[in-house]
Amino acid sequence: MIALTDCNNFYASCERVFDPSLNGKPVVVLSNNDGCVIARSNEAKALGIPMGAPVFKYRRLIDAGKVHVFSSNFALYGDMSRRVMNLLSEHARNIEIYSIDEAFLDLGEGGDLYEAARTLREKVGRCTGIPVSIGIAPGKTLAKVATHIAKKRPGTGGCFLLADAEQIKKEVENFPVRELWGVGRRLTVRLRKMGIENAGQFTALSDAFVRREFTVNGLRMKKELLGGSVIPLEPSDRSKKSICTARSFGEMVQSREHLEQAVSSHTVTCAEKLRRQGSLASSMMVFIHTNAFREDLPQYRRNIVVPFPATQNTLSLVKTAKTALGKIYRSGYQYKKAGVILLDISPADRYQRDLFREDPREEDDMRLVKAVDMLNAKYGRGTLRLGDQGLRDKHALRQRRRSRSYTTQWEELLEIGEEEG
DNA sequence: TCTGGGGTCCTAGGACCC
DNA sequence: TCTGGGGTCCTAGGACCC
Repeated sequence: MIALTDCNNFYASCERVFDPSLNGKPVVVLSNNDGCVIARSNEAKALGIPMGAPVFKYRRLIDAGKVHVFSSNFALYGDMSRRVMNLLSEHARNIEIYSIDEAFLDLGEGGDLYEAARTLREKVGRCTGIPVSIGIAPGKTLAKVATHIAKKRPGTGGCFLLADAEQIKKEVENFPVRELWGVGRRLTVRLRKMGIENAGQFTALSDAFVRREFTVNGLRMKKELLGGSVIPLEPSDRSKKSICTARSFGEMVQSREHLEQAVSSHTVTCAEKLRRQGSLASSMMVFIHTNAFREDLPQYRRNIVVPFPATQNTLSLVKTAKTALGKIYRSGYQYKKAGVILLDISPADRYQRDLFREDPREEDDMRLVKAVDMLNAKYGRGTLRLGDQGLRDKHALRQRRRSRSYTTQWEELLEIGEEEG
């Protein structure tokens, strides 16, 4: 049996852990640059603030509803996630960390699984302050369904066991197809045109039809909805096949120099991630674009992919990225976003060297890069930076309402005054 | 005025191999 | 008029996830 553990309103819940006066009040967390709403407490959802809503469009509602607003604080959320995942791993035979706030657990067969889930939920709540919902079922797709029920249906106590055949059939029949794991906007529309609104109707379609219309993914989904388990648990430590760093600018950017600094910084970040997972990349994509929402302004968007001998060397990667940017940059536009994606990633320990094209500087470069990594690890990210990145972060994010990094910075620890006990 | 960031997988079609 | 069979690799585009 597989359990899916999902943290409730995760980012909003993280903020509440360190300010319990927010309990019972509407809380939202914003995306980078304080642009969109990316997490909402139940109270904020009840006010009618949608997921992904641009803040300025809901300004009135937010002000009127006395909503507590936070800029995103990923240092905090990442660390809280790590704590939750550590606890979960202690109570499962195997765990797949599926996202920052979700994990699939292999619970094995025996015992009272519902009770086990209740105990685990209570423990995570007590040790981390994060409320979670747990759904248990024979496969991942039904575990997702079970978690959905655990979260929405009153009286479940935050846990739901979907095990016997009759019960599975009944729940699947009533489950809206658009809420299924693997069904997005497009599929919802296509299914509706076929008259399919709930998961039961979907499972009634023939295998051949499902395969033809919805590919192997659709077929896997059907089998899992019927109680099978065909989507295996993946190891959580799989290395990434692509590594991306991209940001919107707080204010639009025109100059090539400024874009170069942003692209250089993103490349440095990508290269750090690349080395951390012990990989090499042998191509990269650099992309820039203007603000598509500003229909009154001239639009430009372009990307370029460049191949190169496999490396994890920041210096050569930045050089490549700057050359690539030069090929796609056009003056006269107001740019909103720039990004870098490392591609064709392979393990560093299986690197096949090129007999005829060895870069003599590579070895020296790597010694330097590793020394920089060490110093940045010891004294904090960005302590040592490349000149290419610019002296100051001119493209700094807008983050007006960020909470403190309570768990990852000594200077930002939570202080508890005497009057509060 | 103001609209996020980071990923994975599948398919179709073209180029190429013998 | 009529032109084989079997395969791999790559890419772009589309769809999905959180």
